[in-house]
Amino acid sequence: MSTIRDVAKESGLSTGTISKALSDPKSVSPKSLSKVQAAITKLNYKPNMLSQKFRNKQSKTIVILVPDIANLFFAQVISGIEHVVHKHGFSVLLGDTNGEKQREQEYIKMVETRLADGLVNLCPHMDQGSILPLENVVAVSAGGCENTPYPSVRIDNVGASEKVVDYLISLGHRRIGVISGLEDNPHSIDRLKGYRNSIEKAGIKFEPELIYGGDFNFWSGLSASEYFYRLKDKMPTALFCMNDDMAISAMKGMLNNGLKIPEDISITGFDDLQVSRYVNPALTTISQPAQKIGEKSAELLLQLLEGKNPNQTEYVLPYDFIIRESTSAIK
Amino acid sequence: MSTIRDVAKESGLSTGTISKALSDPKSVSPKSLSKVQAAITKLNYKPNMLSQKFRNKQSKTIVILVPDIANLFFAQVISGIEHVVHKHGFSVLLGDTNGEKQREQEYIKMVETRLADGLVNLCPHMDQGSILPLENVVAVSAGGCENTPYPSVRIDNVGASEKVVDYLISLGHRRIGVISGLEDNPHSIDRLKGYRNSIEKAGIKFEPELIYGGDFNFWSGLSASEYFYRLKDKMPTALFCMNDDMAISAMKGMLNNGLKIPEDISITGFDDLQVSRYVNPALTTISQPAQKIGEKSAELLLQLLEGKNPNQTEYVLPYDFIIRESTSAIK
DNA sequence: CTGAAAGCGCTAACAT
DNA sequence: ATGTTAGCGCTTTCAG
Repeated sequence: MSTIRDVAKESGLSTGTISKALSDPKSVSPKSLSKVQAAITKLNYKPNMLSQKFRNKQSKTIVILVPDIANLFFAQVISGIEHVVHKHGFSVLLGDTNGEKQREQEYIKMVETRLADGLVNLCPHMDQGSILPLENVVAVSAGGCENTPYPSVRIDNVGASEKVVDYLISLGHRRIGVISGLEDNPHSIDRLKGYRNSIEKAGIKFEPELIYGGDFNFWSGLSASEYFYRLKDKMPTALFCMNDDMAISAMKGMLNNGLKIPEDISITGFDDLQVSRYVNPALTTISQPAQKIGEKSAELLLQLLEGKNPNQTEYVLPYDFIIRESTSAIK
Repeated sequence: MSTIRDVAKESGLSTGTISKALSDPKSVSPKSLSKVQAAITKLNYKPNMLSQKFRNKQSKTIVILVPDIANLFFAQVISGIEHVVHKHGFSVLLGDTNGEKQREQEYIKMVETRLADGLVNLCPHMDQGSILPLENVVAVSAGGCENTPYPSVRIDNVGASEKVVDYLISLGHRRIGVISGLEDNPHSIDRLKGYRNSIEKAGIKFEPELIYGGDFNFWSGLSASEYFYRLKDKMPTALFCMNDDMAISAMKGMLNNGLKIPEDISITGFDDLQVSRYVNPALTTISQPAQKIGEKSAELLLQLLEGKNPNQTEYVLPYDFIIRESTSAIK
């Protein structure tokens, strides 16, 4: 492997000149420049970026902390982040935490140890047990929840949930079940808050038996639908699901039990996965601008990294409420 | 930011000892060790990994080249890779190529410039226009196609496709449409080969009008279904779709046109996304062991990186053919 | 415009 | 067991 010194020797110039030729070509005479070119091609020289980054004290890398990369919503956010940081010459290190606190630690350590300059966190902030914010690590939260104690970009989960339930109520539903995410997950908390706001406004009593504790994964939608189906005459006429995965599988569960959607039960989701408009019936849901959330959070992080003080540190992006075929007025 | 030298000074030891204490604690006396500990905590010392990697000439990082991270299949493969390399102390750099050759180049350059030690490529190998294999960059292909000219792990796309179409034929179908991926995509080519093998065996004539050129995305399933629907009495009785996304949206398209699945038309997919068992009707499809493909390819790469010669360089993993509700015998 | 030389933070001989 | 020192490949003053 040839180094800059080899190129210097080969071209009869000094390492300093080679370095300049590479970083600022017009500060070097054309004649030297072509010599450098020739030497580089001859030796097939590739700069050692590890050395460069070390020397420059900048890794030009960020890490993305993500609970589970094989979740479409997160994957879309990541895609958004990747695209903007890449334009700025940054790379992204993937930090799949698998929900484990320890792995989260390890990835955060990457920025403490200079392997990355900053971090965007897709895991929603937990009140207790959250490590961030941390001195010396610049971080932003993407797609998180209310009251995240460091810069964040997200949608208004409470408001969105409220809107969905309002709509269900406007359709005449009074008995509205919920398929929740994990109980202590901030998204679950925010979205449940929206649900409660809405039914309260309508004078509907909150009934714990209408809340099924899921975990945001497909299978829990299925078991939730079993649970609700067994409620028989006390079965809700509508189901507010805290994400599309659970909504889609809940539909399947109800269908398997011979119910019709939306005739027998209305179902709503949250996220608007690409697939949600193609399922049958197409899902009524909240569309989170996942890609946009990623892009905005990346821009924010980049600003922070440049030492600029962004005028805002909490971006609440607009969402869409998309009414499709899985909801209808009560019979 | 404190350096190893500060720790040395603070503890009254030398940098060499600190270094050893960190990398091989038992080669240092307990007394010194505790001094080192004390100094580290006092100064809140964090080693500069950039320096370490530079010095050690190893980045302990791999890059994953992926056409589109917001595609569930790829996301699952990535998840598999991440988990195994992480266990070995490696990090992963995400290389979302967005299908652009130039970006692919840039990411490959990362290993040439020492930013990464190796690479796993999720973009299937193209005969022409493929840059890999490259001298000096150790790479493995994951989830690719036949005849990839460097180590690879994948399933037998041709055989799997053949199996699906065989099944359709066994159900009495003779007019079997195809929703293909991009024409020059290796997966399209392999899977079409399987289709042709199968119908040929059955003595069915190949009819170009039964092949619709999609692009692996949802919307093309929809437009494909329009195309086939307009064939009227020449409409196929079954549709072999080259991935689940297109199959799911093709189902939606047919449903929208008032057809029943599988009664009026059978539909099959490829990939077995998590969602595919929850759509209605549940999709008959090929299950690629995405996570496993990721894991195996990571292990392979790690071996290569250690200079070991793996006894195999082409792993063809088993797939499952999963018969669900979207297919039935012809009326 | 170009060259010489110092030094980034760490590790690995080598010496003690 | 510990200290000393050279040097990884690059950039950046500072002189010329």
